[in-house]
Amino acid sequence: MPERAVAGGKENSVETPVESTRERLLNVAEQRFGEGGYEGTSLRAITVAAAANIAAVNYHFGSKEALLRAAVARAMAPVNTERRRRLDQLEAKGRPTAEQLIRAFVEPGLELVLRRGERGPMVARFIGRIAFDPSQRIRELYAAESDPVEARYLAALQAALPRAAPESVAFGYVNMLGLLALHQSQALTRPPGDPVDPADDPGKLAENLIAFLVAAFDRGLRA
Amino acid sequence: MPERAVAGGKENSVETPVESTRERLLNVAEQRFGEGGYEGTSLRAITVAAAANIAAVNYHFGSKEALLRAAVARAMAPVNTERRRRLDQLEAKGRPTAEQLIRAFVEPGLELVLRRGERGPMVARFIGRIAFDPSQRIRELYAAESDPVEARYLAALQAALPRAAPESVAFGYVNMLGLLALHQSQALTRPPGDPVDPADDPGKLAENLIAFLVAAFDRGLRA
DNA sequence: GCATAGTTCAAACGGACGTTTGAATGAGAG
DNA sequence: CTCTCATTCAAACGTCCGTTTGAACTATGC
Repeated sequence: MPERAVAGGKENSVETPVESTRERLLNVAEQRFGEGGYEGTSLRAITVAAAANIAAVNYHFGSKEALLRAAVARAMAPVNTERRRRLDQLEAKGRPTAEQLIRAFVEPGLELVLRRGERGPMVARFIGRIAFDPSQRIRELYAAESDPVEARYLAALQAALPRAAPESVAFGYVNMLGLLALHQSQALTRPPGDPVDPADDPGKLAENLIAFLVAAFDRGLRA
Repeated sequence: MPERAVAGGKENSVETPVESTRERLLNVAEQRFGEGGYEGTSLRAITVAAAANIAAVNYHFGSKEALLRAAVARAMAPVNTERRRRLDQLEAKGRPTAEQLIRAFVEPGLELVLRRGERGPMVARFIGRIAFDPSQRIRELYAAESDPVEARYLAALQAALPRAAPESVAFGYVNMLGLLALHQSQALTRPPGDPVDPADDPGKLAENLIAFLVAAFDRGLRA
């Protein structure tokens, strides 16, 4: 066995933290699915990059789709946790404003995932890509991971915007979801150098997107 | 040969207007690529549905990707034409407002394509899907079809919003592009019955989206 | 009539796909 | 040491993929 974490040992090697085959598969799946989509990425490409045997996928997860499901769940967990935490905090202090809610929803998706470490952008692109995969089957797989907390935000937004019709708030909400996913997937950043790159700085991107959405929610929804 | 238009004849059969193999392939490709994406749709599925031989694709187009390219060009042509026409008309009467520009850009994408006949929604979904395909190669294929007229709109928008920084206008512009594509692809309409369906009526959808975007452009862009 | 060019056809090409198998390998428990 | 069980491995499974081939068919011009 080439590289394997010691089960009982209290230390990992200092230089390269040893990852299990399962973890390596999830990491590479995150990257490759984010780059090429689900259909466009083969298990062989994943297992080669992860230095794992093809059969390891079916041993650890059961199938290609189950691998994707596990990767989505792992990637979404911290985002959902942070969104829940922020919403709890806001609601503990009374009825939140639309801007507070938008910020609490968008920032965990962009910041918490665009910032930290090397893998951040990969995770963001992965989530954004899966959320709007061509296959409805895959999209539902993502929706199942994020629906509960999303429902809470939708209800809070409707309470924060009593002058707008509920359908209008829902319309704004799916627009927020979609724009966030598109920026996460980096599909909006035009291929070459190009005239302008709106997302050169993740922090700026978050502020620009929030300002854009706040204006649209506050004044762009029908009664 | 089962069904084939008579070349010299002056009339087609009254009941079923006969389509050429080439046209049938383009029609079915539009539908299937729009449903399953490029990678998720096989040439065999297309040729079976089009009642054509597999080799017909390579005879008429050369390859799967060339078939997609031809379908994109055909689908985008009327949209681009209409956008150009509207922009010419607006600019002939002086400097257009942001709302006029947004309307002239969004409506041809939604209305002209969502309304007419049975095939409208299929074409819309096809365009929306290809515009944000997981593969950058496919996305560039779409961009090549719509870039020229898009560049004119971007310039006009920047002139209409002198208080906003050019990068901010470009940011709003890609957001408009992305939201339009997402609504066209119907990826934002949640799968089942669901709490609310924001896009029940195409006409309403256009007005809602335009109002949303106008508010965001007018008040949501940084200086 | 015949020749010609444009299309369609069944069949096969090599390769890549997701999945499965059964043996080999490893560490920990008795 | 021996047994056990989790994990890894090379190899093969059958299926589907995009593409190519070469013959058959069709309409038109001579």
